[in-house]
Amino acid sequence: MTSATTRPHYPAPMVQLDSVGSLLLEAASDLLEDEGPGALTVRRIANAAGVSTMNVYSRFGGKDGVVEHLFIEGFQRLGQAMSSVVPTDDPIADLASCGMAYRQFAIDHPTLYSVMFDRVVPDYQPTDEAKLIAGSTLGLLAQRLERAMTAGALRPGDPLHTAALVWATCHGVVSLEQKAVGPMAIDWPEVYQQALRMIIAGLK
Amino acid sequence: MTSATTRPHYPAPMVQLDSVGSLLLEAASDLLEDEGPGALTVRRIANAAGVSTMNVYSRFGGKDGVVEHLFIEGFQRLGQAMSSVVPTDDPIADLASCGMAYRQFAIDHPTLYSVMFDRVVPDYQPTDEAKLIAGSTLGLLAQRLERAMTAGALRPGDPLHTAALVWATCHGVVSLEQKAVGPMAIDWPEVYQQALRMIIAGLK
DNA sequence: ACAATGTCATAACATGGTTATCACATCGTT
DNA sequence: AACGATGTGATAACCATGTTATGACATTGT
Repeated sequence: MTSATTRPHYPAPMVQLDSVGSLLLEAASDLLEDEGPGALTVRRIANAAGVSTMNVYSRFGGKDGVVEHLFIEGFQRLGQAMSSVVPTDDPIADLASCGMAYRQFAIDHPTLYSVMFDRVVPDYQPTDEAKLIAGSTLGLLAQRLERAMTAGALRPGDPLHTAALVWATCHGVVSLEQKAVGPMAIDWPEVYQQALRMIIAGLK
Repeated sequence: MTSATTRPHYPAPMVQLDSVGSLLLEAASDLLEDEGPGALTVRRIANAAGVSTMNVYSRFGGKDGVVEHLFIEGFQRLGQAMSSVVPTDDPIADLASCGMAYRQFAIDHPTLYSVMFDRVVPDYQPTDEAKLIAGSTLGLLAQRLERAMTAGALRPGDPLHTAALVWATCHGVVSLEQKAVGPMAIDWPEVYQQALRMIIAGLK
């Protein structure tokens, strides 16, 4: 700490990640996936990584730094999942596939999704930079929509605005499904597909 | 504790609520609204109510009992907000008004909405009964939709299924708006109205 | 080779949920 | 009326967790 007069917060972009840092993140990710957000304690993360507690602070500035990494990583993985849908000659079908990939991600990684979209870690608030990265995922969707618009498959409009609309629809169904409000037997997969169909139809 | 061999959990329906209980709930509600979920600590709630900490345990079985009350109360108030939309001769317009009431509730009570739909209190999981009450709110919406269907304003279909669709759409936009992912200027009110329009159009 | 510096593990500290202890009031019984 | 049982509730202790301080150790530059 030679030049820092102000307290050094956790490095949001994390320029480099040494082996201990990777171990910690992996341990945190495993804990989150296996036992839920409640298991995300500094001591357990450090123990699982086989290092001392202090490493969490020296490398990530505290628990929130680790959570922020998981948050960002989650959005990056979500973006990859949606990007992995290869474009065909049918932009509408591509959009639907994208929506299905979104849902699949949420189902495959429910606790990670919870970190991303629920405020499941107390007092953690994503940094502006983290929000920016999260927003870039929306940008990916917007690009896809813009292509569909220029191709004439969708009615022209603001791509970002439209992307927000599609995203919100997908998130809404997935979120309610995960919360499982009410013991009623609702066929959420069917609701999801129907919502997706309606939104896409409305955008044509 | 004369007849209870098992540990008495917090009484989920809370048959009667004495003055101390009301004071605690009101204090908790105020704390939640004023300072967010992080301020919801047993000591602070008790202090704000002017009673000792133990009252939280004797009356609600612990912090989760208080949270559960807020959770249930939130859904009841949400149900009231949507029920307060008086039916006109235009079921479609009524449905839209209902949707606007939903959003207004989320905007007016963001932290309460967060307790209801985000997992903002660690380790709190709504009881089955609480989920049932939450689900009954969905039932209210379903009734309204059923009326619109029988009136011929909407295409016939399973009301509950349709209600889930509408609810998910509204929740999705509101949720993303509250999370404020990305610093981009998205006109969320416009997104909300558009989503509502599309869903309703798709149900006609 | 030695001192300065940085790193890291241990331990202390603060706060929060929860439980135990104990004083007091209340009520039934004699 | 007096006494004991019961139950209520406030204080304090307990455990876990995030965070910070302390001190030992390794590393590095001279």
